[in-house]
Amino acid sequence: MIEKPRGTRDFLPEETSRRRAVEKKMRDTAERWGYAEIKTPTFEHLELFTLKSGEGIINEIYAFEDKGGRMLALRPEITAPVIRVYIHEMQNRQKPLRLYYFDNCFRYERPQKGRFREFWQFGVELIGGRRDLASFEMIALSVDILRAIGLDDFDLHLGDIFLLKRSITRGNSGLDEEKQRKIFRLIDKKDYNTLNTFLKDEKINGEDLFALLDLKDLSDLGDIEKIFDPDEKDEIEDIQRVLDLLSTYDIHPRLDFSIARGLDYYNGIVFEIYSHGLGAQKQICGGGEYELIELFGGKPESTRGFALGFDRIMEIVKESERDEKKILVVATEECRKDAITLSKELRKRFVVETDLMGRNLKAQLAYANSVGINFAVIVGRKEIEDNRFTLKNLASGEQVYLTLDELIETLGKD
RNA sequence: GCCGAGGUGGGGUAAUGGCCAUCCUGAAGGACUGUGGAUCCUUCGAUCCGGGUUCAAUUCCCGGCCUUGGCCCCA
Repeated sequence: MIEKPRGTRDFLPEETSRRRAVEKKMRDTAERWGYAEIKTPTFEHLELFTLKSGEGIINEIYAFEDKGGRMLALRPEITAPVIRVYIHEMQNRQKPLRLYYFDNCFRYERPQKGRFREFWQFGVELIGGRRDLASFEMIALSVDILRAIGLDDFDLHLGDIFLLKRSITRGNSGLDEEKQRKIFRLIDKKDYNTLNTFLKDEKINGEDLFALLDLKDLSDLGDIEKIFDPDEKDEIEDIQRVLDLLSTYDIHPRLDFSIARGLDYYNGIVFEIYSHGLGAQKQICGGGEYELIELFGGKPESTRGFALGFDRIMEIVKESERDEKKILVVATEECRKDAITLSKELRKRFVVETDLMGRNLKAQLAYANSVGINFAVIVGRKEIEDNRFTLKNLASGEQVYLTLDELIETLGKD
């Protein structure tokens, strides 16, 4: 027996149906905000991803050489491909550009709860837009999507990488990139003890940084101004405006300047959403403002986006299987052809099955019952002679004797 | 990459160094050739893979694969 590869999953019809239902709600919500779907290739040049995230990530990428000697990679994420497309084909479009995607991604990692080697991301990229308005829209849309699929129990954290960076560069001129990166990593891990020791050893002034990390609530906003006064007035006002706009959607993020999001190209407002009950992998959404376009050689443009971890969301989202009315046309042996003719008619409007097993009437009904068919339409000699059909409601057991038109009308109700 | 737990029919399980590997469920058929869910009967179907120990391994040992909880990482 050949097994499926490590970290991949098969989705049986029931689960696939659940996933589709949730996917559809996400798409509908994004589209209602004016976002249009974009599709990019499943594999790309490896360089696209190393350029964005550094050589170090090759270990966690499904990378391979093709027969022409090209280094390729199964996409580990979709932001970089979207930005690539933007630079090649959409730079001259009118802004803002509202794009969304839903596709599978691949990472060569140790699978665990909520983490697979093939996984799905629903994401959005917003290119252009004034910083405060655009950041508001990103956060509001991500929350709107989660609410649309019935999720309410999550924590939204809002941070600002620009202020975070400034808090350590302001009082420490000439701080090299490597140290800065190490500081960021410790912040992201919330390992403040090690951070404190490191700063002392390196004689780095961490006063502003720790003051910033201490801030938790909206009411602390005034304190930010004290820390940076008056240098970063614009950025602080942006945060204030974003929070104010978010209140129209009844969204009240927690300030959390420990969001470092690891990477250099983030700058400005960032956010993460965490859910409960997912063990170590509790983050279901991450996003913010980033500067990738220049890195890829395009004209600078304000950009931001977010990605939702679809598989993690499916672990916590409540059942939402849609229930379409299903019909089995049940026939006696001599009337099978008539049953098929009737099915052809009914399929114009309904989900209709016919017996393929050569079962007798009783067994056909037993089958219908066990697979959750809602209605049986019985076709036998009597029906053909009368030019009528027997409609049986399998839930109630009620039976009625109807003409074709009446049958369609009855089935079409509710 | 590291630490821990685990792997028996399609799903859920029991047991065992040797005898037809247990039970539930499921599926197919029948009792019942124009009416489902109940009951009874028949049938189908499993010890993850490889090596070792042994007269004999599903059982004990080693390795691999996969799953799972966590660490690292997390674009």
